Amino acid sequence: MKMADTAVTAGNGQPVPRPGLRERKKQRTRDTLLRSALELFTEQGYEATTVDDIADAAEVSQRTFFRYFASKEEAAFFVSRLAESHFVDAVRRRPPGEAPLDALRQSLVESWDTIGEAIEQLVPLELHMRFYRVIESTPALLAAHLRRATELEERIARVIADREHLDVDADPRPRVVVAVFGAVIRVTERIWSAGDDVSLAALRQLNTAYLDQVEPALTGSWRTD
Amino acid sequence: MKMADTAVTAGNGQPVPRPGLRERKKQRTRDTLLRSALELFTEQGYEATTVDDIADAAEVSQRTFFRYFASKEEAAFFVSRLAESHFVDAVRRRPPGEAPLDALRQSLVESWDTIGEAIEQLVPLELHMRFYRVIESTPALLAAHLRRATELEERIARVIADREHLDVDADPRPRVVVAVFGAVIRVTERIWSAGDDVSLAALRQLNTAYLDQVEPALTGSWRTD
DNA sequence: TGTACATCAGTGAACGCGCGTTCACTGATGTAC
DNA sequence: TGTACATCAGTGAACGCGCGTTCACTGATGTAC
Repeated sequence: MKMADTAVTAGNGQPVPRPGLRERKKQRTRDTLLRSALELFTEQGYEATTVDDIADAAEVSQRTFFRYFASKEEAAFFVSRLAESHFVDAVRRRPPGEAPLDALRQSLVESWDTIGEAIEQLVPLELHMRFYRVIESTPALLAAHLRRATELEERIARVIADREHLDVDADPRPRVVVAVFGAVIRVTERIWSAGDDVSLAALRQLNTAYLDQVEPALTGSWRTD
Repeated sequence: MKMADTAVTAGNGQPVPRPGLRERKKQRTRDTLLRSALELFTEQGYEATTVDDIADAAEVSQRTFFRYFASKEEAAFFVSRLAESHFVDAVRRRPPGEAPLDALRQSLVESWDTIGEAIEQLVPLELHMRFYRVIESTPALLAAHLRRATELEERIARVIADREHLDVDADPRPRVVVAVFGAVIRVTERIWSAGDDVSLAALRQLNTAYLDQVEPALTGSWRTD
């Protein structure tokens, strides 16, 4: 009877929730808040944007902002959170035979393909990419981003340990591969955010190019050209 | 005439400053503030300690605290900053022939030897070690620590690039080795801080053990035992 | 189709808190003669 | 050795600011009959 539904909840591929007028209004309010936040952050900077600014832009009260996001930081990383769970899912789906480092690489390539669409459900992808650079250039956000990355690495290390039937606390290798992989990703994020090409393609290209350099960078002394 | 001097300024091996009654009083005030801060941070936690608490404990005004430290965070990382410059110096001193990854490893081993003493000039080493664990368990501090670590890595990548006569922006390898090295160090910091043995020796031991696992962790698929 | 009641998103205003800043001032240390 | 002045570490009190919280309330959506 009330099945007519356009804005299906994004989610990370879960059961697909219920509709309901009230529910959809909530979604809209949250999306508006999120977009307003990211727009203001990219336009005037994260620090220079107060929670009141965001609420004003979204035409709700500050009180309402805090109903949807526990903190200003949570709003800033809402989209990243979505992207992260896509990546974790991709790692889980890798065939067990694959070498761990390859599994991580493939998961990254794979998940980028689907993440874009998922993000678009929430905010324009282009806005997210621009905000991604704001993260890198804002000390408080960069710090939070790195801490979150560390937490993500711990989750992934456990996934890797599981697929290799290892105890993550007994064998150093799962945490080490994941840390190495993550470190290289972060180097490329930094370089990408400092460059001119804001596109997702540019980031992907840097990612793969730098991952290819892991082995040459670690082996012996470097040939001087 | 006024050369009789006990508390020679710590410094990172620079010219060795002047004495002076006023100057020494300043040193004492700063050291007292620093120790008070670290003691309170380890006892009641970083967030639960206000700048006023620290000033009270050091028996100066809050205003005075801010004359010595630009922020609460700066006080928290004052000792780390010292340790970092020791490490950078050690990297600079490595013989040019050495493979980059080995140079980093050796620098770490070497600098730990001298860092301890340098820290003792400022605060008890044991206090610093205990505080180091507080960093890992306090989200805001861990975040700041990781951001600082990233900045340090950039500095070191440049040192490595220099010794290999490479352009850090043209060749990915300097940043990649340093990022990999740093990532492994951070994994061990985390594990160390979660364990029972607070000693410097325990941290060093973890460091080397995990660095040994980089190659096995990255190569192919892992043998299932 | 209509009425009565329940739920709950959103309001608005006020507040607590701690960081970091500003101001005009005091008094000890240092210096010149 | 003493006097006059300069420097500058430290004071104390007040303030601005933004985050996040609390409170009693309103009105739209949802549901039961």
